[in-house]
Amino acid sequence: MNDVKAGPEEEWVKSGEVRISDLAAELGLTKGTVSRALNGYEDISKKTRKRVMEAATKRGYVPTTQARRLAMGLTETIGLVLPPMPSQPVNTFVSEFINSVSAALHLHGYDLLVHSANSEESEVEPYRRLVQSRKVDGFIIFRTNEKDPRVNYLLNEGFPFVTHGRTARMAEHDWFDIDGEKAFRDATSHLIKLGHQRIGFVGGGKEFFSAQLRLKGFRAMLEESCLEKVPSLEQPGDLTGQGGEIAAQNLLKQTRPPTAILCANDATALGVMKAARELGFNIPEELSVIGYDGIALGAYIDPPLTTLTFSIEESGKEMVNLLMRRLKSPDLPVISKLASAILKLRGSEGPPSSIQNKNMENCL
Amino acid sequence: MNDVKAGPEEEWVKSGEVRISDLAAELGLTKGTVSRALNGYEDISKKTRKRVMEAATKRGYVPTTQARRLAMGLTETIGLVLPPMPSQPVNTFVSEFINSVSAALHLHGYDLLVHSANSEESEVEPYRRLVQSRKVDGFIIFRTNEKDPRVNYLLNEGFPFVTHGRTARMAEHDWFDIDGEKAFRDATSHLIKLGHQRIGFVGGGKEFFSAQLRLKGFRAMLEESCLEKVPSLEQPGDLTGQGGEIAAQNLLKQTRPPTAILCANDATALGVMKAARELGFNIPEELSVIGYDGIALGAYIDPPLTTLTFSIEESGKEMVNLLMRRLKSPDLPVISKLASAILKLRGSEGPPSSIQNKNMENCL
DNA sequence: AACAATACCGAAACCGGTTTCGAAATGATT
DNA sequence: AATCATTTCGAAACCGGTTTCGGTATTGTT
Repeated sequence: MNDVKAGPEEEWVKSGEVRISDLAAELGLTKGTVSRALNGYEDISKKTRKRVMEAATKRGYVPTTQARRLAMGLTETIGLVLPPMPSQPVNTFVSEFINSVSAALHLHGYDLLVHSANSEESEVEPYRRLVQSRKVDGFIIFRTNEKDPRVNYLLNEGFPFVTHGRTARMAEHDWFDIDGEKAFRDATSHLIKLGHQRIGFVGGGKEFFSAQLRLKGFRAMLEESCLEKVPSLEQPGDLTGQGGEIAAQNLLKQTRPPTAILCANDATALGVMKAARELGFNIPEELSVIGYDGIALGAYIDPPLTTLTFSIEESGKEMVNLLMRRLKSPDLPVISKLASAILKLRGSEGPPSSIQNKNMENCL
Repeated sequence: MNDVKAGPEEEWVKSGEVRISDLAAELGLTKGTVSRALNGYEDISKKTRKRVMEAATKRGYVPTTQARRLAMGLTETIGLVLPPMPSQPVNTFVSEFINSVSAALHLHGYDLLVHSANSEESEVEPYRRLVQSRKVDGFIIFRTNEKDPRVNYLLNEGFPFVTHGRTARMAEHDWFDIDGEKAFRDATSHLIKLGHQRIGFVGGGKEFFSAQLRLKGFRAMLEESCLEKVPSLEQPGDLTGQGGEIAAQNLLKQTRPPTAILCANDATALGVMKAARELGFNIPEELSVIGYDGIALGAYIDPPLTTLTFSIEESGKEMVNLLMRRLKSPDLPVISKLASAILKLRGSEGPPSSIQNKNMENCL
């Protein structure tokens, strides 16, 4: 199998070693003619087109991407900058997302350039570099903040991009998002129907717009159900397991601890469950816990984590669609797409041990 | 902040809009001279070099990557093809790995092109496309199989690459790997020292070389400790949670079930723990479980999963180093690097409930 | 059969850089 | 001051494609 090295005098032709000029010379044509023949121009006779095509496939000619792109003035590449990772990344969103985005881009003939953010420099620096060196035609941005410097920069430059998540300037750019507000209304409603009256919430940092929207949904459903809003039951978090642990301790050590806790994401929920176990709370009998993200691992813990889940693959596809549309017609009005999360019941929630029916009738 | 749009007559100069020819014209020089001035050629006077540099920074000139690369005949891009994802990915290896590889590449001025594998076509097809279209200078390959078509293809082409994991042809290519054999010797030894005599093993598919090496380490330590090898205690798996569940059922329903189970990865271990719970086994009192991968979530389950862990960041860095070396000097002999995993004790293992001391003295 | 229209292809410019080569300008040497 | 070596830069080719333009060769029209 290793005799591919061929003899010393006859050089082995590796794939991609034939240039368009070689083809042209071999066929007695010029580069231009060959190029037009291969690209379906109308001013080439059937006969020579056939000749060219055959020679091309026979010799295994594939145009050099760099050259073609330079000539055509485009990069056919989309940039995706990974946000600095928490020391202990806990969910698989990123890899699934990259996978789906990459696949969708490929259908359009685009490549995906993945860049990592250096935590020592400004958040926009990677974007600036990629824009200035003209390495990409557009960006896929995820994990947006309400005031997002990346968004500001790209809007200023007039450079195409789509975000996963909303921002304060969402009216100015295309975006895709999951309706976290509705998701948390649903989850809260579910808990209330189970009989819960004191429900805790562990959020994310203020900078995460999405986490704020989840909190909003939670509050809205509480109000709608005539449950009083208890400030001490709303704990800040940081979307990590550790943050969840701390928040849970704050919640569960209160004199009247909640009978259920909603968490802004699954990592937080895992931290909450850990802290609850350590404080002697049985889940779900004494404490219901619901997360958000739908991480696969949640199905394997005890009890399996009830969570709000959505299709990452759909997210990637939709975002690519939005971006491709933007690249084709830069002047179209901005559009957005809101997908919904569904509540996946797995067992970490249930009715409270003592169902309190106080003043539910006051409502309405 | 939005007045950047500027007046209608004076066109706003966005970043990256100035070409080398613009600079040259402005300075009364030729493209060639400007290029050499910027690239530190010796045949440029201090004076004009300074003039050029200043004009460049002032005008914000950044060379167009595509053009530079075409002229220099290189892509400065490394390809990474994501293997088709299992429906429910459970670990964060991929995203961490991509992050670390990307960061390391960036230090060398290289970009990372991430491509997703279309499960309908051949495994090597993406590689072939990337090679033929000359989009990348080399590849980072991970999750190798013993007989790996990707490796075969690239070796045939003489195209540079490094693998994460060994292959049947590891003598012919650079590779980086974790010493899974030693890792499982360690883990097995740890269990034996705790008093376990019947230890189960749940592996991965035969195609995963690494899983085979882990099995090898397990067997070696059993033999070294004079424990008999019980075929029924070695169960095949598929590196997923479901596979772990099935394997655990096969193990625990035996008349003499093992008192400990070693798993080829953490996903498998989670499945094993789930099945064990459902069959009424307490962990770690009645059953010890150890995984491999060190996923962060393992710390949040009950009991926290003891696992073999290694530095993904180091893996990425080392692989990039190997690949850069190869690109610089293609004819150097192949080298490899073996890193070690460490046993992270978190609580899912302990002494067996009934310590059997039968014939330990026969050994030696 | 003469002429216009059309089909087909070659020539050349271009994309935005890099690099080689040679010539002019400068400086050093005797 | 003439000669030679250096410094410094311009000119042009090149990387590998694409695209415009114009000129033949062919066909169609009357």
